[in-house]
Amino acid sequence: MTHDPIARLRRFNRAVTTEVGALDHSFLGRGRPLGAARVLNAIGQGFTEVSEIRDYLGLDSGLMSRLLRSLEGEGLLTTTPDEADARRRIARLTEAGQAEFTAYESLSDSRAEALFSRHPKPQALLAAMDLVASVLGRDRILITEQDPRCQAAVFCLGEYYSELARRFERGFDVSLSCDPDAADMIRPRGVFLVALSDGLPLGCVGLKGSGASADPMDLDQADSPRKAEIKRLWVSPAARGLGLARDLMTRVEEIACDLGYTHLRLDTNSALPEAVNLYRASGWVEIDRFNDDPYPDFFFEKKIGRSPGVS
Amino acid sequence: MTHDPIARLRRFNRAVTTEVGALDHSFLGRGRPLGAARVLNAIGQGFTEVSEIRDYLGLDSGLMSRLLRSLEGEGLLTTTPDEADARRRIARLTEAGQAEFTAYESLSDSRAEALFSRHPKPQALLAAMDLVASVLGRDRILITEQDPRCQAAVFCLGEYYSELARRFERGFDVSLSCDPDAADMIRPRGVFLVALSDGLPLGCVGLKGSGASADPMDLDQADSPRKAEIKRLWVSPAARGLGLARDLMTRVEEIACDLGYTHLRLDTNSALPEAVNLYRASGWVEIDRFNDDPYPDFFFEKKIGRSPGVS
DNA sequence: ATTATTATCTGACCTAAGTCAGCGACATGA
DNA sequence: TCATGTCGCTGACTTAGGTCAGATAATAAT
Repeated sequence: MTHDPIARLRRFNRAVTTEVGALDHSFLGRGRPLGAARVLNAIGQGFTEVSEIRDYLGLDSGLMSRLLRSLEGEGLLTTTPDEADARRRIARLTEAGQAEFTAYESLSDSRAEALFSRHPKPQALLAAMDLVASVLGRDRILITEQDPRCQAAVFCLGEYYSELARRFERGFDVSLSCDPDAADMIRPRGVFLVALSDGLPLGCVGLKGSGASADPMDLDQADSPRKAEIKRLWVSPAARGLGLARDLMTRVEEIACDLGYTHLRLDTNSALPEAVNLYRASGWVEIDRFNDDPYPDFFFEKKIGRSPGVS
Repeated sequence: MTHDPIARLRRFNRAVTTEVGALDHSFLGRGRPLGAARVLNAIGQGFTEVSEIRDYLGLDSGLMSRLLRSLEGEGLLTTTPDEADARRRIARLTEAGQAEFTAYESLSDSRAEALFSRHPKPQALLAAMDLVASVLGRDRILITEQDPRCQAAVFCLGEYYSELARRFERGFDVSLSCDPDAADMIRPRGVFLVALSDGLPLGCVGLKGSGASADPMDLDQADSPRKAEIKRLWVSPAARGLGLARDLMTRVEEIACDLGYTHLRLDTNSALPEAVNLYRASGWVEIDRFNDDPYPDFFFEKKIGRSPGVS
């Protein structure tokens, strides 16, 4: 059934190296060395401080200085001292520079279109690329705090709901479920985490504060356990098996602890066995039903914080 | 359902560029510039003629010469004039060179293992990589003539049979079907084509000569139509939709023509609609059953050659 | 046999990329 | 205010990679 995996990986590397080489060459297509094109691109993306760009591209300060000078000589950008700290310099694209940047962008867009147009199932190709990119880029996945109403969060939640609709025999309708209020998943009451891989959302999890305020100021006077709920744990199919769900849970539990919560609860469904196994494996204990949401059939709790012995 | 495809492609490019960069760096890890390492690698892979290597790596003749000299200076290879054509030079690894080559290989193998080990479904990852590599490497797919008993051919046929077993309701058992004799698919009676992408077999097709000899010498005295059969057209799932089947058919028909055949026939099955559509779209005409093989239920013929009007 | 072609080699040259030490302007904490 | 550190700039240098015009020798074509 299988051919040698190593040979297949080599073939992949070769195909991709050639493509990347062609990509580099297309950068050169506008008569500018790669380094200068990369700097132009970074500034076009929104980087402004010289030291940030240097960091992002991994360039030596001397080299960076020369590249900036050459672009400045072409009239593509201007540099001005930072107002707050006159040692730092701010680089901004001129109109010509902006035009040049968009020229590069449209060049790369048309490459992308050409690639997709030569395949009968662009969706399948994209899914395969997502999978590969997730594995290769595992170490560069960032877990960020986001407003649950922002674009990335809404994207994740949409994917989450449509996955539930596929998995549950009876389907899934958000309006029938307890949809947490966005304000409950924003500090200081809660938090909403999104895992980003080079800007693409790959997973999320929410911490929903209970009705009562969870202001950290209350920490000292806390006699009764402070309760919060974990909601909306989702990982993109492309990124499954990389331990991302565990990372999300670890982070959200840490934040819950910082926010002063001691008791966490969550509801889930036996149609999501990966999630159930993860909860079981990471210290969650099954408890009785604690709400009347029609969808969940599994309920868990976990006590967190520095003194987990207190019941 | 979808996020911006361009953003996803960018993410893929970024992930892959980083990986390729790391790969380049791992090449550099043995204190040798990338160019020299690539030459060493090419020779280790089996390339011997200098001009072939230059072609394969896309190097200038002057640069190539210098790289060879530097590797020779390190004692990693020797060059000798080609016996048949003393202008050409043959490069061969010394023992030290062979050792160095295997060191690079095991370095890249361990990278591969690390990559696969961090994913729970290496098969799915490999399939995704195959798909991406096939699309990116479409232009580098070579259609080669092979002995139908060679490793690549046997691999293709195995995949072909197991695909038939999946597709046919009653399954598929080669021993019940007319399995063509290998000798019938070798020149001058026939041919067997394998499509290779950087060494990985992605598709095949056979031309099976009829019982009577099809020696080109008979061309002039040919009164009766010379018949041959197309067999075993298969394309890897990773490479479907790229027009590879059409390329294979075009090539095999050309070769059939060169071998002096004027009438081609084939049998197929309605469970393989892509194939049936391809035949219909490229000039094949449905005919009556011409054998008693239990599996096919569709039969086609096509007249080829410079004078297709003769019936 | 003469001519054209091909494969490789050599020397001269170029660019991109990167490293390093030191300089000047500025910022900051004691 | 003064020592110390930071940021960006400059000049000098190195390496890798690549181009180009012959030179040389062998081969193929006429």
